[in-house]
Amino acid sequence: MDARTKIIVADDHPLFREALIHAIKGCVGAADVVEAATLESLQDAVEDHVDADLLLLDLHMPGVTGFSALAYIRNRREMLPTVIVSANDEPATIRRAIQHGASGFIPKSSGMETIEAALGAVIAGSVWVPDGVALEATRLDQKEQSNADALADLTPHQFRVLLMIAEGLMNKQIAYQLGVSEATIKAHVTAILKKLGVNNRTQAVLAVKSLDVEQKAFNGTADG
Amino acid sequence: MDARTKIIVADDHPLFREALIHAIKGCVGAADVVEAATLESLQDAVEDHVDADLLLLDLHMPGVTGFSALAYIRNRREMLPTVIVSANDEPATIRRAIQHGASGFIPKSSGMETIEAALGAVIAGSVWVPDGVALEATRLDQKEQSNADALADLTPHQFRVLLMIAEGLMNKQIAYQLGVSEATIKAHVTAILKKLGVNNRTQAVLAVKSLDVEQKAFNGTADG
DNA sequence: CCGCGCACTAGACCAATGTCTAATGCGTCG
DNA sequence: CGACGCATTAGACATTGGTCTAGTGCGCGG
Repeated sequence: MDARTKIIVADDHPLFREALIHAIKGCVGAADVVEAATLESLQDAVEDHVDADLLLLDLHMPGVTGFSALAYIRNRREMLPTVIVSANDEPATIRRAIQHGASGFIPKSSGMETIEAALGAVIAGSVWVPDGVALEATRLDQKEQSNADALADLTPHQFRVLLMIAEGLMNKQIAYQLGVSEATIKAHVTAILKKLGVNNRTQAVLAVKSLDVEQKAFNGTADG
Repeated sequence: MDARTKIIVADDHPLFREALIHAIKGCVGAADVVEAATLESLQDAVEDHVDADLLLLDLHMPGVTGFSALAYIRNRREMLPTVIVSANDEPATIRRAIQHGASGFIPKSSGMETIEAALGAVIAGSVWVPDGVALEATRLDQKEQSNADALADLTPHQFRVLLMIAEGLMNKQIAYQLGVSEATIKAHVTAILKKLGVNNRTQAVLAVKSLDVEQKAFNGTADG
């Protein structure tokens, strides 16, 4: 039974996915790797591979930013250890990730040995954060916490619809992209609003955004 | 003509306003101080006191979060030096503030001498940031920049309406709070959407949020 | 095997949102 | 002063959003 370690790698950047996979091999040897570059494929991967041992999750994928995906997946696979991978390396962000249930946090600036050490530690069952980050006994903001709980309770379709709403799409566009009727989307929207405890889509967007992380605007000096 | 230094202090926390005013006195001696605790009073203060020499602006006031207020005011009073005051003290946030045209940045954790030094430097015409923060030649994210430009172009009423939209209020509620008819709000909304280059209120909210700053969720250890 | 709950689908209907047209008032420039 | 631009106001109308009701398919416990 005891198959090889199975790891899901969710990151929209192919090169970085490859680097992560390389680190995985260096850490656990042979491993089953499932790659996901979009929210949809991530959802599929999580549903299809219930036996996965680890999830590496980028904080910034197209259509999913911040901790919403983490909250959602944590609720469906409580036992799936998840490591957040992000260009953002602020202690506050790292702490929030752990408080949202992540088992580890790897800044994208990390070297290969660091990444391997982190993966090893998390697979072994412990929580890993970069050196020098203290996991003080802070609590999440109350609204952020309750919004995370509510988001986690959404069904897969509802979650996708909500994220599309949070991109500013109209119901009609969402319906077209998902290949269903607009009436269906409206029904989903109503269910989402009820679960989030809000009255309209704007407030739903605010709930999603409360889980967002300030993105590193990182383009450095204006060319050479 | 040369009246006393006139300073506008915008912060919703009375105690902190008082501390800031104290620092002002210690720095420039007697000064005309105009206090603002809400967005509306801030707008009024800026319009009524065209001769103000300095604006101290909290990053987190009820109804206005992040750099939207800074962008808006910078566009109306290009020559009014503005110092951002915030609990957030991350270098990235400080850099963003300066790139949005702030003349200084004072973390709320600063000591009194630091605050006085900062105010003195800015009044003297230079830019002040906390020790150890390098103002590298970074550029703002393109969308953040263009959204800031668009926000700055709104009229006072339009700006207030937009921020109320960004709180999730319905047109009807906004109309009631501002004491005008709902039709008026709708007209404002249309003008806002046009200026922001978007199609609906949800996208307008996203534009505002692109100027937001991650708020420090700072409640520390769960009581003693 | 059957019934039950739930996710998903959808149409009809009502409420909120957004557009178009237009009137008023105010400051500026000629 | 008078013409013009612009912010503000508002009503009529079109579009989008959200609720209600209801049918279908699927998994789970009796």
